[in-house]
Amino acid sequence: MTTSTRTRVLDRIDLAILDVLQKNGRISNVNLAKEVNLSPSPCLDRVKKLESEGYIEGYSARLNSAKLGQALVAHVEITLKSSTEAVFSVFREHIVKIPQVVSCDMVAGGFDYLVTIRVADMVQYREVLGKIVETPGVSTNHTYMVIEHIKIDSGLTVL
Amino acid sequence: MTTSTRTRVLDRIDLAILDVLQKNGRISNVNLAKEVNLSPSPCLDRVKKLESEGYIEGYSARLNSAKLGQALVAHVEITLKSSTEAVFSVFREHIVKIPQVVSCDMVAGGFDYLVTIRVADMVQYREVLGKIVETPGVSTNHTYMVIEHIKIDSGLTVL
DNA sequence: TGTCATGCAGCATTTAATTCTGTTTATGAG
DNA sequence: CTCATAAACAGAATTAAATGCTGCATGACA
Repeated sequence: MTTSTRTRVLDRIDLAILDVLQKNGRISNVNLAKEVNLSPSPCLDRVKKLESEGYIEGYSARLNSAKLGQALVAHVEITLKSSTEAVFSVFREHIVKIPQVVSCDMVAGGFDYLVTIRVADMVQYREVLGKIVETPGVSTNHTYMVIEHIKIDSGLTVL
Repeated sequence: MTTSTRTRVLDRIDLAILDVLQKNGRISNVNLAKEVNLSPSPCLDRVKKLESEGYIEGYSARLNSAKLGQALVAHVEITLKSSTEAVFSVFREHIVKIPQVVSCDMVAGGFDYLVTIRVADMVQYREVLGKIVETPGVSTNHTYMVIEHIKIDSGLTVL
């Protein structure tokens, strides 16, 4: 059993807590308690439990990437030279060390990995792409530059 | 000038605050102040300012999607029947209403949109894909199922 | 029906957030 | 070079929240 296994049934109040905290991670416990119709102490107990059980992995400030000079996003499809675990392993180790890599998924289909990167400009894009393609085992790559973000919503539909 | 325009130069302390809050969005102001070597009051002033100026867009709890029964992620490439603004507009309006759509980017290259969806299982995948391909103007689609998440890190490299 | 476990509210204590005041520091004008 | 001004800071005081504790209510189960 891994940590990702659902270990108990969350009730309506737990789900409401998750929903509120997902939308407003910095709400005070007093106000969170009001939102879910509970007094502060059992509310805090539940939050602590959801944290310790791994339903809540942490809290983050959402930063405005454009204002911070990281406006360029690109999706890069990567194909490796062979589909052996050794090659995958090397690729994984290299890719996670590149800070501009936002996400990297192994996929089933016409290529092996879909890598999303966020950079300041084309100069930096070239640098990062260079790092990626120089990774041992990489065969081919194809970039799709993002022209417009229609939706970014990492929130889960919890209710 | 849009809200995404950088309107002032952030100093080292501001960037440090953003970096800390991105990693730990629920840290107390007292501890945040210690992290960035400031006393609580000017630290709080800076955080409020970063929020009101839009550098910080909000705070979120990071939820464990697997434990919450949303373990299946797929990337779907969408091509529209024509590249007119009218068709794009209809597509955008439909896609943002589907809660399982995590992100949707218009891209430059071989197709028009890259849509990422998160669902509980294959049954739900079919439902969501159905909604997407029934959107007026959609011509072709191709799905890449995610086999393994190597990295998910929406964090910006701020320092 | 009695006992136990669970979850809750309310209160008390500790800790943090917030506001206010005075001081330092950087900046620019005379 | 000196004074005026504004910005940013530290520290104290006040307000609010987090946290821990106690007892009550509810439901499960023997």
